[in-house]
Amino acid sequence: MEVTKSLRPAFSSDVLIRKLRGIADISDDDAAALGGLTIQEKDVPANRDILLEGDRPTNSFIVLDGVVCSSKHTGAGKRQITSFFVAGDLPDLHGIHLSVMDCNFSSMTPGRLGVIRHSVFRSICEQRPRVATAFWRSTLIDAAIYREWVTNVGRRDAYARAAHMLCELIVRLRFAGRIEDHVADLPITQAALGDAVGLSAVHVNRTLQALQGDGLIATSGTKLRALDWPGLVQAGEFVPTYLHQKDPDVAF
Amino acid sequence: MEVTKSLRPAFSSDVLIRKLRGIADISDDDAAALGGLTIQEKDVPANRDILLEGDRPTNSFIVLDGVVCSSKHTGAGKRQITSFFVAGDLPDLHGIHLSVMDCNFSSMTPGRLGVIRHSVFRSICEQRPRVATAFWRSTLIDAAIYREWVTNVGRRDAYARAAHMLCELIVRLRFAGRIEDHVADLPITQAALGDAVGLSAVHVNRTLQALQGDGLIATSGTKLRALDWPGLVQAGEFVPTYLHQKDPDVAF
DNA sequence: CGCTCCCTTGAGCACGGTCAAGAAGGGTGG
DNA sequence: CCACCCTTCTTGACCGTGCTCAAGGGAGCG
Repeated sequence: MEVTKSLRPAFSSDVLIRKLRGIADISDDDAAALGGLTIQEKDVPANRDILLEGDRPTNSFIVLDGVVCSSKHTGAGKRQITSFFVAGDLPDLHGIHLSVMDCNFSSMTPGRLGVIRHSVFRSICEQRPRVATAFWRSTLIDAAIYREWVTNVGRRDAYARAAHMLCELIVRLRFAGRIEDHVADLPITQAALGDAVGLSAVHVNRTLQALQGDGLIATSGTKLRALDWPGLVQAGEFVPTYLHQKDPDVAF
Repeated sequence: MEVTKSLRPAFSSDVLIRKLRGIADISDDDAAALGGLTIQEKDVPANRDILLEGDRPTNSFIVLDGVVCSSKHTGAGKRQITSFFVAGDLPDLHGIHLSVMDCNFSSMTPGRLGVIRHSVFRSICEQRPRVATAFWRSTLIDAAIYREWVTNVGRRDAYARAAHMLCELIVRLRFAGRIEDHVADLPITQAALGDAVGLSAVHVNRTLQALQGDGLIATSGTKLRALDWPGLVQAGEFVPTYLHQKDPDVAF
């Protein structure tokens, strides 16, 4: 069953255009210009560092396939994942205007990236204000997601926290057109999930079992299925407004 | 001793210009244009809602005085503060491109706001690309702060978490030119501080006492003094890179 | 076949939450 | 000016969520 293959666009610029059309009004003219961008494709294995704190990159990248995360490390050697990025997302778009990276980017799963030079971004932003706005908006949505994560980590217990995270991942993968229904192929370790929700790997394991025990999710290998989507949404208090998608109904 | 008074700029546009000059290159010409903006001043008492989740504002505001926060509420009725904003900050600048508010804004202390219409922002952004970039950069810095907060709340213990938060507040107030040395006048309740760092009010109290006991801070009334700034920075693992100020030395 | 990484489970513990009650401060009205 | 009230701070006691440490099992890979 090569379902995912048929879902994948032929050109990397299509991934970008789909993303922007999900969050802003992009004319066919603008889309054509985006289609002409130079995007250098690059495969990455899982768990590979892409960019490190302190770097001063001259490129940004778009996720074409797989899952990428941004993370920070504390003095005690602990890791906090601050966001996930799926197909279409531009994890370090902020690098255009923030010269020094304040976090790390790494691949969580095997994936494909599209590398775009900052200068390319800057010139299309100058020429096409609508596109510039869409990019700005994209970074604002990232910020909205960070806000939600602060709330998730700060004020929800393990059960709700994990449920919320799964909801977000599933919905974002749906927006990206990478999954049908509520079944996601997420080859992410429980330790990584713990680093994202601020829990230990052991407790993530127990929490996922609790979610399974309540019939909300089912896992088999790396596949995650939301058996009871409304139940999962409720458990995680998940309200997708913060994702600011133009057509939020896609999420359900 | 009216120290704070003499630190305060005469015009609200000066607060904006100072802010932007702290994070971007703003020519005198651009500054002059910013000085001509229509900013309607508005006093707010402490603990007043400014904007609520779901609102669709047509204005943004700049903090001229006092401290403002953004917050979210969970289903369990708990509050998480997702960021603080001090003089010069533009808390809901994202409202320009994100029509629906995904969080609340409220004043933490008595303060003064400057209201600016979205249309005014949009037109200055069109006419002055440098200014547009500075505004974009401002929202990117907000996002960087959110990332740091996720890390703070997710992976640091109460002691380090509180220390980090105090460091950030002090440094940002210094950048804003609102305090000298490391003494801040912060009429913020311990409950509010707890909502920001994801702790209960009781535990914030005990943690602050621990910080005092270790000689890192001293409090008298609403005044907070960092007795041992290097010690506080170390306790909070505070690295101000994520604030992306042009002249980070001001922080020390 | 053996190594490594990840998942799983158990046991004990500690950090921080909750509940409750008293003290202190600040504002308001008589 | 004082009395009162309300909010905030403070402290104690208990408890529970989630962490740590440790060990075994399973799956993938060289």
